[in-house]
Amino acid sequence: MPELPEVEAIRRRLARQITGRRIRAAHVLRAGTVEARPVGFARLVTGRTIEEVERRGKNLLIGLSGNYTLRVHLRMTGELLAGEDAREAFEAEEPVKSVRVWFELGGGCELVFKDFRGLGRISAATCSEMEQALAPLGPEPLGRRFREDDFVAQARRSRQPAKLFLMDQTHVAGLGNIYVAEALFHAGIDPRRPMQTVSAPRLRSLHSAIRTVLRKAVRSATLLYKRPGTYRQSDVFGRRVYGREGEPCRVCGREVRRIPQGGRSTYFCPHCQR
DNA sequence: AGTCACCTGATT
DNA sequence: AATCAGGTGACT
Repeated sequence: MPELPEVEAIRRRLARQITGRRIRAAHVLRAGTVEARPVGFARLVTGRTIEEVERRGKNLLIGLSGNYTLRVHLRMTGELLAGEDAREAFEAEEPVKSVRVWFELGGGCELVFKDFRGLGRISAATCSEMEQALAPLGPEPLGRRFREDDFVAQARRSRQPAKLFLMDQTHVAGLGNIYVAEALFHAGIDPRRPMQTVSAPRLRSLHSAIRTVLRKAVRSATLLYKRPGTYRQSDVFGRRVYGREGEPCRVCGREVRRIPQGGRSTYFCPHCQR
C-alpha cells in the first residue's frame, strides 16, 4: 500500500505511541515474515527499549537500545499498529489470520504487524548492519541530500524509461507507482521516455515536482492517519493521472491512458507528457 | 532490461 | 478463469 508519504504518516503516529516502551515479548505467528529464525528474532529484540521511530524510503526503522534496529517494510498491504489501533485490529479479526508478528510492550501496550498478503518483511540487526543493508537506497527526496544537480547528472546517464528510473529505489528512495505517475505528469515527461533523452530543464522540473507532490501527500496522509485503517490513499490525494484510465486529463481533457511497464500499470496523459 | 515469484482477495 | 492491486528481489 504505502509509499513514502503513508510510511511517514505511520511513523509519526507510531512514534507517539511506542517511543520509550520496552519490548517484553515478541511472537512470530508467520515465520516467513521475519528474516531470521523466529525464535532467534524474538530473542534478539526482547528486553530492548524503543528509543525512536524513523523512516528511510519506505522502511520504518525502530531504534532499539543496545544499538539495535528493527526494520519493517510494509510492501503492499502491511500495517503496523500500536496501542488502541493494535487492540482493535486484533479484536476485529476472529480468527486472527493476517497478524504476522505481535509484540508485547511495557505498560500493556501492544504492537502488531498485520499483512493479509504476507509480502511485508521485518528484520532486526545491529545499527551498523542495518546501515549496510540500507546503503543502496538513494537520497531522501525531502531531505537536503536530494540535490538537483546530482539528480540531473544521474538521470542523464540512464537509458531507463523515466517511470522505471524513478521506481528504482537506488536513484531516489520512497517513490512508488502512484507518486511516480503524479510527479511525471507534473513535469510533463512521458513515462516511456529514456531518461537520457529528457532535457535538463525538464529534469530540474521533475526534481522539484517530486518534492512538491510528496510534501503535499505527506500533509494529507498525516491528517488522514488520525484514524488508520479507514484510510484509502486513492480516495484522498488529488490525483491527476493515477487510476484514472479513460477519464479526461484535468489539464487538456484528453483521455488518460494506462500501459504496462515493468509488469505494472503506468497512467499518463499522452498529450501533456512528452 | 524484462519476467516472475512471493501472497491473498476483489473485480471483471 | 483471468486480471488487477500502492513492492521488491531473484531469475533469465
